[in-house]
Amino acid sequence: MLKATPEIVGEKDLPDLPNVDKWPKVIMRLAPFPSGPLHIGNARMVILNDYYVKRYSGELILVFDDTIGSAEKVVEPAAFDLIPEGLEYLNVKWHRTVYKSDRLEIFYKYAVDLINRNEAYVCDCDADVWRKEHKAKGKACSCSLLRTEENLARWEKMLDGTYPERGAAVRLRTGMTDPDPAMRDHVILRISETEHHRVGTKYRVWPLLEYSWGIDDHELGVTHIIRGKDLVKEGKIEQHIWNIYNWQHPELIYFGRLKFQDATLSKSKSSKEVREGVYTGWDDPRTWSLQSLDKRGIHPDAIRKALLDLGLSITDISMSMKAVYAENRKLRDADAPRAFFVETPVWLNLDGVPKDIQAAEAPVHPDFPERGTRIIPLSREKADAPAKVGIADRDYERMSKGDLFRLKDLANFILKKGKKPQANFHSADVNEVRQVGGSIIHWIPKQDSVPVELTMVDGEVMAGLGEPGICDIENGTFLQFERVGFARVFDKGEKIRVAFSHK
RNA sequence: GCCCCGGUAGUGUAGCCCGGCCCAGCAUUUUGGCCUUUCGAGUCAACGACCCGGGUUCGAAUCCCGGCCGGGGCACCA
Repeated sequence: MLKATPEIVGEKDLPDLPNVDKWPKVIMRLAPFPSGPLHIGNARMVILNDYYVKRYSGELILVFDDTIGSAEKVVEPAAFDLIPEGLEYLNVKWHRTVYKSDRLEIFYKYAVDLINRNEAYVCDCDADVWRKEHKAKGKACSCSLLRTEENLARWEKMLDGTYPERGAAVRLRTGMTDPDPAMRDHVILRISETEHHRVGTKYRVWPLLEYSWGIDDHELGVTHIIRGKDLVKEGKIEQHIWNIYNWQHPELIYFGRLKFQDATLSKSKSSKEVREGVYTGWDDPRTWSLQSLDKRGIHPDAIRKALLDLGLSITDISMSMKAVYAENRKLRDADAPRAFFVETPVWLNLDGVPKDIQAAEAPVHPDFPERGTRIIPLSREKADAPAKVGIADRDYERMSKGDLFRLKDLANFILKKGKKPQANFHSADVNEVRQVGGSIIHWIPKQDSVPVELTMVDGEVMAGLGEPGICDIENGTFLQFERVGFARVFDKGEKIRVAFSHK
């Protein structure tokens, strides 16, 4: 795994956190729903929270928001390992880990208290009826008139199984006359008999997100909450709860939705494709998971920088992965050794190559000659046979018969487009090609080149050949295939397998 | 139907709260030059924006009103 260097990401012009002085210490939390690994879209929430915690030397709590969910929102057990793995990759430091599913007793305790305070009631109305007849019209249902003892009795029936699923739910009295229908006596606890991956069937009453956080943000001592604006209604309900108990309000900060023009983020789709084996795993580039970005050699600081550059605005954002790639190039280009890779080679017989040109000597990195050179041998099948090299079919088709071109770091040739692709030696000096503006293209020798599989961002695997020297490259190396793009080696078996990163 | 929020160049962002230093800064993208034995890096340059209409004011991207456009919420999901 790549190591992040926090020093690189300097103080960005992000605003100060509000009311920091009103709290003894900044405490923030990360609350992913464990439905899969974190992806680039989730990374914004993570990085923003981590950034501020570090800026104020605060504390960060990782809270797995693993309540029972719904048919559509299902917990993926692997996420409990994949999420921390992603956080480590991003160099996020968290100080403790909490599972919502360990805290049901707390939510029950407050539920009883809220009922006793007449701030909540148990409603047994049909959900659809309630929505149409009560929520939409702003008219309270008869359950809301129940006496406390009655509500407590109903609450017990929720716990003991008398009520079936959807048979009853606890509603918070946020007010039926609120002009915003979304705010009218929202359900805060409901029954679910779905088996939970951690606590099994121990509980049948589960809290909803807004309620569990209304309690837990206080119980965990959270001071600042930075989250997506899809949760503003939930924030209002939390505030309602904080007011009931007269708790100091944590500061709520919302940011807008983030979309990528060039990446489709769908955890449920990824989940399905991974399960069915369509994707190679949770590090398949199409998942856009942090694991997949790591595999492609994206430096965590490139993600950090690009995401922090978005600021903290509540406006929706449509950005491009190009921003991440640009940062990555800055961070990693200097360390990326160069190599030749040709995808679907057109084999060229080289005619008239002088005896003294037996190999090309190319720099490992053009900006750092001190790093030495790569030798690319021009070996032949037989001593008197012509040398044979492969060039990209794109290059071959782009050039015309008679064109002067250069096989990079080797020599200049004139292209012959006969029955068999051929090129005749012209000269050795690069200036000959420069003067006429000829192409300088990459190539691989027929002999000794190494099979390479390059996995593209869309999952397509391109089979090709790499220059002989790459068999010595270490697994994990982030390199640049000249004129193709940056990529990272992730497997060295019979073939060298490489994940494409970006141009 | 009801409620909330937002709208600065292709993209993102700074400025907006506390009007003048903004004929709007920065990054990225794109284009062109230079450089370079890569379509990478470097370097120089260019293109490119305050949603619209009123109002307040000596002066508005910044304040007020209206409109338009966009996003979100109204789940016994998170």
